[in-house]
Amino acid sequence: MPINAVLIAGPTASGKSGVGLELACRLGGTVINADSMQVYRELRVLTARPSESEEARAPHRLYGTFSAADACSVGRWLDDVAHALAEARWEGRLPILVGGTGLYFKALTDGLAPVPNIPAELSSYWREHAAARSSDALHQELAARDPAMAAKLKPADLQRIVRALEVIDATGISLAEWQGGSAAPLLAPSNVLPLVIAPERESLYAAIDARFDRMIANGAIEEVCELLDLGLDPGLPAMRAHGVRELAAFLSGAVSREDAVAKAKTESRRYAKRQMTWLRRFMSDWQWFPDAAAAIDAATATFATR
RNA sequence: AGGAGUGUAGCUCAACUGGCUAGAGCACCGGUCUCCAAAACCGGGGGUUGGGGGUUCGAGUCCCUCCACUCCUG
Repeated sequence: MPINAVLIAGPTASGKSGVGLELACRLGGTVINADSMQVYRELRVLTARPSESEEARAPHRLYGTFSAADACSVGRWLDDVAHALAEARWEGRLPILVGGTGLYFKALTDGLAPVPNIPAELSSYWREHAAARSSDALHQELAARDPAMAAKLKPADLQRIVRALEVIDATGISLAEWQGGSAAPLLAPSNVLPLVIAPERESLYAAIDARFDRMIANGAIEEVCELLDLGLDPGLPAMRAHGVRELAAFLSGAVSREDAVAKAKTESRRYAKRQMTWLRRFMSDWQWFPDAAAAIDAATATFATR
């Protein structure tokens, strides 16, 4: 079975993008984004999206394809990825998926349970309904309508409780039942070269801190300024990218620049830690590398022997 | 140099007139994860209460001493 895609995962600031670009150049590939935040057009600096000059070196797909006013999701991304994969194959290019969003990779290789789309009105109804209630009250409400899901979810897990409520309301069938259904994955595990870049913790944290300073130097504050000018709902995914909230607080004068920067770095470090937990849990059978160079060498060697 | 004050977890702070095993938030560490996932949620470790001595049944708390830092006066 020939390898028909390369997957590159790893925590933030581990050097994934560089690996993806280098392999795309060497192997004639198309870099495809698998990061939930790099899909937003308005956030290039803060999400460490490849620069224009980097994008010029090899085809890049699914970067900056969503407006910050729009909410992407695993499902929407998966639809887009299907097209990007098909296009790359049609062009005879090797798809190289790069990203830090574990759930996106999981959906890609395991498939996503075929839950029907929830009508927007219903979805927003439940979100507003939830906003006025305690999560305990909502959990009880869920227990009455969908005991199976209520049993699976912690009473404090508002986000998932709302999701379960909208699904049972819209379809009459428990989300637990929907999730029991199987969906064919876009990529079969046996046909991909799955790489994880996982630097040792201390150097990763140092890289995160240094990179955020670079983001500030490269216009992150101005980027947030422009984003804020759009007057978007602060609950939108793009508004929750690391650094947006913190830099917005600085811009409004609520906190000092140093405090804002420190807080943003902390958020990124905490995120990297959660990513590592995910990688250990779901990607333990991938090929692990301590740094970008090792991953590039190994991947290049893999293709050279074929 | 003199006077005053402050020293409790990595940080910011709690702990009634001395009295349960010195707490909390944040950080840190681990985990969960099926359409907001850079999200949401769960759990955990960590303190010789600046050092030493004393009083007391019992000291973070009172006394003595040393150290560090801050402020005031010179």
